Amino acid sequence: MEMDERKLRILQAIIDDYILTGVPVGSRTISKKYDMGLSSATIRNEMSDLEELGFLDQPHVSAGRIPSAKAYRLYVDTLLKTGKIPDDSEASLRSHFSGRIHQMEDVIDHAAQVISSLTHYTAVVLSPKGVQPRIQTIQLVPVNEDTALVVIVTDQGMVRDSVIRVGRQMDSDTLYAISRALTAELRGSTLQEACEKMPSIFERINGNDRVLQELYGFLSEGQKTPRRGHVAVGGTSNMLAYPEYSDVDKARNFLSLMETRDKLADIIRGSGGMSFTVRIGPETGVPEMADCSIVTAAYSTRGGQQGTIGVIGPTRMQYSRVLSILNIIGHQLTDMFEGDGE
Amino acid sequence: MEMDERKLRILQAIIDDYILTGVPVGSRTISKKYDMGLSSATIRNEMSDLEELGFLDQPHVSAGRIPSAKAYRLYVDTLLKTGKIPDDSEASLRSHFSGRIHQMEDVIDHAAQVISSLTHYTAVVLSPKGVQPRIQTIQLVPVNEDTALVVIVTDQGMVRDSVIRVGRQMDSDTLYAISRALTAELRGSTLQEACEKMPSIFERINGNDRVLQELYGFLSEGQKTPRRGHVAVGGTSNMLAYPEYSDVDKARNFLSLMETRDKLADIIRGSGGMSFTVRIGPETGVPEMADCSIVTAAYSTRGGQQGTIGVIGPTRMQYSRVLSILNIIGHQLTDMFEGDGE
DNA sequence: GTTAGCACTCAACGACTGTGAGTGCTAACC
DNA sequence: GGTTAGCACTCACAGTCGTTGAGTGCTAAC
Repeated sequence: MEMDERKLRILQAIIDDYILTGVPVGSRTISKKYDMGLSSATIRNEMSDLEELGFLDQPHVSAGRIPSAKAYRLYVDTLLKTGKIPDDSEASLRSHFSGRIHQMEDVIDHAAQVISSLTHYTAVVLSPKGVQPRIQTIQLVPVNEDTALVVIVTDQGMVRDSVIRVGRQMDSDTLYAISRALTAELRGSTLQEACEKMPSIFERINGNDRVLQELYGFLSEGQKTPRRGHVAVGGTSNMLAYPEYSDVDKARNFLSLMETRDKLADIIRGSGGMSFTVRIGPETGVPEMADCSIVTAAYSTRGGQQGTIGVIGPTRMQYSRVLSILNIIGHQLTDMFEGDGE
Repeated sequence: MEMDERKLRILQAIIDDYILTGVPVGSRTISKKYDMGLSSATIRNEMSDLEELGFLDQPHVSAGRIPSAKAYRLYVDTLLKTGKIPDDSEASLRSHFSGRIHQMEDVIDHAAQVISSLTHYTAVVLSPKGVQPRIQTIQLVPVNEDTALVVIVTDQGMVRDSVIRVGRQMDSDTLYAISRALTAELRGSTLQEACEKMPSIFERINGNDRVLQELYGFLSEGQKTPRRGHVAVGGTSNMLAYPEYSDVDKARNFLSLMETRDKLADIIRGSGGMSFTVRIGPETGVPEMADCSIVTAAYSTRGGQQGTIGVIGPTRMQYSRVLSILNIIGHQLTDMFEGDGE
């Protein structure tokens, strides 16, 4: 049996209806609501074929059909292939990021909020990860008598900071002198390289050992645990609005997965560097998400590294809308981060 | 009718049992499980009295009794009055915070995780809020050609940072010179005062207007929106484990409340500066939390300001355990933040 | 190839019933 | 007078059973 134009149209109608309502759709519904000029009986025959082809499932014999993962896959693929990611409410979206230059983390948090509130699904935004950042400036800022703040600015505009002990009292000029020296020595190094260079620096600039040791500790720690970057999640409670999650146990599993940021980041990031990814149901590879879909898009920053924005929703997700929103937000983030300052 | 010793003991038993099981408790259960040397009939009479006194409710005539908010209140008050907050697993708790000096936000996030995983309820930790912080150091760190990072260290060890544009190119020495001048001028000022002083500084150190203007913008913004501090939440999904929240609608309301950090912070903070607060059911003042209880404890930092840690759970919360845990963690946080560097 | 008609299936819903946990009351007991 | 055994009563809960209606598959006619 072959897939023909008409079958495709019917399948499309079924998917649309199911996405909208979430209940199995019957032949009469299709013949009435989506005037195809065909009677329910004909639709029925076609639906029977589509089921045989693996595009439709039947929860039980006297219920309508629901689209299978394979059907969604087809649906999404045509959506992606034709590149016709609609520009829905683009205008209304443009304004979401404005105002002053923000810190990356704030922007990411905000983006998760915006996406989740626009889609009514759960949104996840990952900070960029990619090539090893290179040190540009190291600066020690006095905090109180015996502690200082280390601020490391990298070429990706990323900032790491931590408080260290400086042992005996040190005035800000001394700290600045050390900062200058360190910056001169370490500019252009990755964190790892910086760690390796430290011993030789120890020898040259002796005397301030305590500071350097603390700094060494900080560097090697930061290098060992390549902090997974920031993971912002928004709208987790949105998922509970869908009947798919009216089972409290399922909901709890889902939510506790959302709480373990590390795992979540892995799942979302799992999708290579492609600009768009859609994983449907089992394709997610996560048992807890057997009936979820994950849509991700990439954005990039000055340093050429990629971050990820993603939406998690039920398999019957409004793919076209979600793709459109991710597309726009992704571009906006890219504009922001590639543009200039931070 | 008066409350006597025996009634109290029975009430205690009922509360204990209900906290444990979550189902209405009957007279036979009490007479058997908690050997009081009384028959179920006697217990029944006493329970009837306790109901009349307002300590027990009966969901329906042929069900057991459940403790009223008034009962919990009594229970908690005696718990607090006798000061016998048990030191359960203190030893196992001591180790949760260790290692290097951390940034305050990390500690707070961590604390929320620890508390929620120990209690199996939802934990909320608020960063300290109190007297206006006073500026101690201002430092500008070069990021790239035309942007710089402003780092402001306050007397509370708190750090605010933001990226600003510096207009034309500036080398790090110039920036350091400006930093020094600014620090000299503004040390000891609150953010608000700093804003007010800016115009006069404008006049004195002319020429670098772009930097100062940006800085002014940053300061006045930071002062207008006294950023609510950090709010860490842990274990939101824990709540779904309790039958009280098997209703998905209720669960969704609860979760979306947990997501609006501002509101949440207000609710948790609502409880003045007392060292312990227990608000039961309606006492929370939040309709969505009619059948939740909120337990909070305070911790303090060097600057003398208070932060709050809190646990949100069902009214039948294991109060004594929760109080004990909050007590210990609160002390640990205080030790950490009062101790020394950040 | 399309459609009308019909028999059939089966989840969902509501009415009904039996069961058991739990109560309140009364009368006997110490 | 307080305590207890006994008993009638209540009522949520769970299971059973018929009804309903949406939806299907098949067949025969168009």
